[in-house]
Amino acid sequence: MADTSSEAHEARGSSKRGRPRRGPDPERFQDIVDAAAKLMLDNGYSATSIQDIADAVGILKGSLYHYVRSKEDFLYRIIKDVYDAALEEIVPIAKSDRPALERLVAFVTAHVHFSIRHLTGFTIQIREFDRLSPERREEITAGGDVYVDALRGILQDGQEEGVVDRELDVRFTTVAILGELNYLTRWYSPTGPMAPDEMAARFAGLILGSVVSDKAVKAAGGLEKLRQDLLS
Amino acid sequence: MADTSSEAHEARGSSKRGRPRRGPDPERFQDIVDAAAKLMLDNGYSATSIQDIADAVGILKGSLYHYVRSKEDFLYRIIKDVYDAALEEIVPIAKSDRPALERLVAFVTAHVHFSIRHLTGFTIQIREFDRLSPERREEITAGGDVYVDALRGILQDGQEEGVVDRELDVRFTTVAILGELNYLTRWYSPTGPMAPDEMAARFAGLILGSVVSDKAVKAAGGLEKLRQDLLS
Amino acid sequence: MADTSSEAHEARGSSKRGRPRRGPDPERFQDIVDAAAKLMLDNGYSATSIQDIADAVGILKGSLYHYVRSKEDFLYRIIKDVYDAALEEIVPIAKSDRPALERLVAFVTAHVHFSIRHLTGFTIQIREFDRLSPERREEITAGGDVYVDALRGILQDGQEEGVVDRELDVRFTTVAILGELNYLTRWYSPTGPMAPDEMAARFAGLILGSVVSDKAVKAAGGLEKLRQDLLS
Amino acid sequence: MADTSSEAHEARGSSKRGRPRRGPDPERFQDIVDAAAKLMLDNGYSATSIQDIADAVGILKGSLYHYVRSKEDFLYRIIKDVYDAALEEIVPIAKSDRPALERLVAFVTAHVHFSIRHLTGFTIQIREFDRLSPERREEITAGGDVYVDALRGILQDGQEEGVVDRELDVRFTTVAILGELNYLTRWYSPTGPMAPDEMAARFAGLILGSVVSDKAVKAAGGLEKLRQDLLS
DNA sequence: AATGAATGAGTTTTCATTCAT
DNA sequence: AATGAATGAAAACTCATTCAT
Repeated sequence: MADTSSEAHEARGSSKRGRPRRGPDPERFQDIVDAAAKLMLDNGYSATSIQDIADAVGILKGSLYHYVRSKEDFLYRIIKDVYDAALEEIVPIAKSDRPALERLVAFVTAHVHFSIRHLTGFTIQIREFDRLSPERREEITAGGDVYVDALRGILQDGQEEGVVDRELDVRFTTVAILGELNYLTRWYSPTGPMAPDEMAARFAGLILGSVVSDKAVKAAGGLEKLRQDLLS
Repeated sequence: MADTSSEAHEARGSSKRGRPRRGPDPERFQDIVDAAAKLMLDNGYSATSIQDIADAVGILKGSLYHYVRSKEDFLYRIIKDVYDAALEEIVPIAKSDRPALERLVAFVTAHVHFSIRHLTGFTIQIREFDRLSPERREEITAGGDVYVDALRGILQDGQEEGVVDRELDVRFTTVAILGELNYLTRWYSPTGPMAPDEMAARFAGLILGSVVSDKAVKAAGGLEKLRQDLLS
Repeated sequence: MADTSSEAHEARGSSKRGRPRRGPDPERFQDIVDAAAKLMLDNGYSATSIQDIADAVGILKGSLYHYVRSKEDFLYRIIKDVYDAALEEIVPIAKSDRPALERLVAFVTAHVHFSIRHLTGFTIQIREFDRLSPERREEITAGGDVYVDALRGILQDGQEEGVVDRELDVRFTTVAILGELNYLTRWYSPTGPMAPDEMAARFAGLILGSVVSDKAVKAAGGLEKLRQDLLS
Repeated sequence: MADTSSEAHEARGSSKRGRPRRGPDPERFQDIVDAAAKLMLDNGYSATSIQDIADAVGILKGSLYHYVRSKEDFLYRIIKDVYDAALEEIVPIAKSDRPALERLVAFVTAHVHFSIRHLTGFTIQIREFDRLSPERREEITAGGDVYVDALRGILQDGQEEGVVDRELDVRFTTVAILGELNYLTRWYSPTGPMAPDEMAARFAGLILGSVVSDKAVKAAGGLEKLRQDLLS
């Protein structure tokens, strides 16, 4: 439930009452947030000033406080949006009732595509989450760390199904895999040589190899076969 | 050759002949750098002020300029030291003449141990490298990205030996693996439940599974066997 | 064309169409610049702090950066204004088509009156020009040193007319005369005993004596006569 | 009268008692003062730091306080030396018993040569005198402004002799001439095209023309003749 | 919705000076 | 004579924020 419209000054007559819209124009606000996100992506949150953001959108810095109550609000909005979108897009995939390895591939694929599609916000989320106030951090991760939970669930199910190596430490493997995926934000460039589809498949291939059980490998007739089967 | 002692204020003016013109006490400087590193680890480079550092070592902020010409010098010193140490410790391992998979395991193991032993500096290097000036970034990475080169070399050799899957895109796999390893800086805690040795072995296990060829798996009698063989 | 109104913070970002994006109030800015000039006149540029200026106008030092991007901007503005005004007031006089000695007297008179009327700015220009950045120095003197060129032109014309001593080294004489005039900024006081008109006449008298040819002296019937003729 | 040796820490056993010399080496001190003077010439007193001076002589800034008690001491020493030297070299010339115009030429010539020979110190004296503390300013100019007094005396004598225009305001003319001469410090370069001798003669020629009486001109048979007579 | 002036607390950096060794 | 550590005050500049218009 990406709640993109409810931000921006909860005070002021909201549109609920049907009166002609009051308060900041949400589209304009989104433009400003996008500009802020771009700057924070390039220079980091601390090194991005309110002045920078105002310059980027062509208004005076004082005017930004029509849309926002503090600089942190920008960060919150950026992170919240991307987090909510991820909840919506990725978590359901991990919770389907298909076999674990299929869900693993689907999860990795969705994650990679999501990261690339929301590259700016996703990168900021990963890099600057700690700059949020404790309250907001808490609020966002209220439901637990959903990525971690989702992936861990898949791996556990896989162990029960016998397709994931039972020697694995699931907790550890989960963070290792998520690290591998998230680190994409450090090196990915949209102008790079590899298409998102291929990249997702290659990630899935590596990760499959990392976790599959001997039994699953044999059943498929080798690792290559297993990859072919699952990466269609 | 980590040249950790030659930092700290090139002597000003001419240093006539062999008189002992020592410059700032290197041990004191190292203490200050360590304090700075701790703060930057906790709060990030931008959010760490010269005042914070001065407070941490118990002197006035102006006095820090006895050791350093700018705040960036601290960051440079922290990163340069850890970078040089890594060059010394890790790169040679990648260049030995043992079989590729052994070198892969050795590289991963060394990398994990190094990351943990130099956790503060290594984390800062990864997180704040871009805050360095372009000139210093260039200077540090003058010899190319040595981690990347080292790991890529191992994978390429492995493909030639037939023990690494020939379908792998080596370039991609290299950054994926390094991401997996480097992301440790985001979640590792020395008080966590897993000992460094085990962690290194588990990383190596995951990575082996990601890259081995079917042929190598069969030769070893399955993935589990192969892991056992290589992880002593 | 003294473009005194276009200073003060080029508007940031885009100024969409014809909306009145005014930037800082030019009159307020001028007041601040005047206060800064007064301080720099008394204490010199280097010894005048942003704090001093802020105190003089009764705001906080940080607030000055609403009008200016650096302390040097104040100096630039002061010097640029007086330089432009001089261009407008003095140079045309040197370029009229009257006889050379008349133009010489007119130039000297105009210069003296100008110096006195713009005493603060003119003094700062002379004393602190070198504190400007190379780029700004260059920008201001882009059209050559107009005072020097103007006076040299008069002397050369005078030599051709035969009213200025042909033995004179025009280049040298030009700087000598300008030095004599500019040095006024070192000793002139508005509360002194001599009125600007008299001072201008006396300067002109001295300078005439310095440069006239024997021929011109004889034609006028002596130096005193010549001075009387030209200083009306 | 140039009391160049009595500076540098009046405390400490002076050489008066015949004991092996104690206290700072005066030659070394002079080298340091020279270095300081060069820097202040280039960058101005305020913009020259103790650090700059220390760098220039290759010692640490703290060590300068062996020679000096404050930064102002450097300025004082530079100005005092040049002032004393001027007293010794120039004043006697103005006080000889030769005819006024000869003394005028001699004064101007001596002044120009002096300015050039002591260019650094003389320039600093003119430009930075006001940076000295009131006490030191007073101390230096205790005997009145000797240049002014000397030149004014010459002009007054000339008026009495009838060789200097009686219409002149002597006070004004004195500062005007001194301005003309002193401004040399603003444009003179030792690598310029004109030799000091010629420059002195040309200055004297201009100044003669400025002040001579009609009577003296006629007696000499014209300005040119008069100049030739006096400039040998 | 936005401006433009200002605040107040902060930032990094500079600098003259002191002093134990 | 000189070092090297440190001081303490001030410098220029930044920046998030407020607010009357």
